[in-house]
Amino acid sequence: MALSTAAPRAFIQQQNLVEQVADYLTQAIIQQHFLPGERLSEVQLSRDLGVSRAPVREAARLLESRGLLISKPRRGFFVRALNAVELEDVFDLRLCLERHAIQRLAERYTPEAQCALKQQVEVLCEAAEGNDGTRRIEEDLQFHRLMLHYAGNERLLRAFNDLSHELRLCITLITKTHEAPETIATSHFKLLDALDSGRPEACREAIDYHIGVARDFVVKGVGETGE
Amino acid sequence: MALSTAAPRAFIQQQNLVEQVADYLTQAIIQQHFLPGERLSEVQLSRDLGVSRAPVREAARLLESRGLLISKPRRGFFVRALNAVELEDVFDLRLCLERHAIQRLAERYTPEAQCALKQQVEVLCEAAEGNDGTRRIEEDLQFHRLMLHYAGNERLLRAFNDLSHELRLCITLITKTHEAPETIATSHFKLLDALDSGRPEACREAIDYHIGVARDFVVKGVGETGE
DNA sequence: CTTTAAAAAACTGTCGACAGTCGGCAGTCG
DNA sequence: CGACTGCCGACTGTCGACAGTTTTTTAAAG
Repeated sequence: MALSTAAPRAFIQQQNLVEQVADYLTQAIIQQHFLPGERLSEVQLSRDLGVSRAPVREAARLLESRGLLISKPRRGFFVRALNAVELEDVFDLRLCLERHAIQRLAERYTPEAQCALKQQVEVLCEAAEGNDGTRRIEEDLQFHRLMLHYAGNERLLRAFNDLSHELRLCITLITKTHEAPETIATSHFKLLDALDSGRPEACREAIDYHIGVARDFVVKGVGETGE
Repeated sequence: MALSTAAPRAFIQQQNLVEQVADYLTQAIIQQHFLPGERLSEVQLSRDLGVSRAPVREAARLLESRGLLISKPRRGFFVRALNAVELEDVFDLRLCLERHAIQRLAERYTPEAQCALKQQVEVLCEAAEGNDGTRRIEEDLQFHRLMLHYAGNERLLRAFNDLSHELRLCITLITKTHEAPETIATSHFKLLDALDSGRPEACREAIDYHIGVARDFVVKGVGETGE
């Protein structure tokens, strides 16, 4: 239920303007149409999107709460620019959440969860072969959302979803480089193996390794492309 | 830095209406002036507060992102009502965050942090003697915020702050009962002792115990007062 | 007296407009 | 030639209003 962040609309174009604007802004930001630190003009956005400023303002507040924008009073909204230490903090929090989640999941690992996760890794691997970087990221995030979901704490999942917007922000910094498909595959299969083993230490090791790899990848990428 | 919620303005009473309304709503909710599940009318609120609906709407979106309100499209905003499992989830996430934080803190436990925490426990104990329930809660939260702060991950602190609004919501459910001052004192001193010992396992045990007590207290309180 | 349906009231979503404020630019003074 | 001051444009914060929808009230039928 709470899993479908990638909304199943498309058909019914009857969604709040606020959410539509929020989606547009989110996409525009993670696709670098707006650069980090750039200022967003309310009037120009409302002109471009053909809506009034009220929905734009409310959407901006939404993105602010998600950490994609920051507001300076009387100045407007700016695209969030993550520095090195904030980036470390994001991955440290991710580690915190996922360590907890995988422990909880190990305690209640059902065949259903096992099946769903395995299936999602397949999907992810398939996506990793392709060229669509956005889809690869989304399928990756979806795997982790599934993990959090089956851990049985919806609030934990929400915390991860909040964080995931910032994770996307991190990843946009390094769109140039590509993680090798086999790296992604093995990294996720290790998680499944650890869960299958049923040993909490193994799960912890696997998730530590997994997130460590992702963090190093981003940190390295940022170092190369130069902030 | 991120600790000073009470910003250095004070002179110029120039604060966004949005924030003023948000503060008002927050207070009104945790003081049970609006009951859980109750619907908030935008027009009535704007009438009562003497402002237009725009700031009210933006403030409501803010509180929604903090988990104090939920919005139903075309229906409006409702005060969040936590059920038993959501309540469990909140405390489980709190455990997740604080376990991680106290580990990080143990790795970098400076005399400055030690001093600040000790001082805050003193303040908390003093507050626990008094009758002001709200202040006791705020001083308690402030202690934990300090812990998270000195853990050195501002993003982790933000996650806790997000959660803290829901914690207040939990606690409002049980305003009737009071935790004994000595219980609060010993519970926090155990945390300090564990940190002083420098042993990670001791820290983990202490935080598990601490949050377990708080959770049981709330769960028990909710069970008694019904809902 | 209960149930259904239609009309009215109230409310949300959205819009355009006005006022106060901020940043930049030109003109002026030292 | 450089620093200060006042003006100008652009923008944010806030407001009142309109349209469509939901809820409530009212009325009629069974």
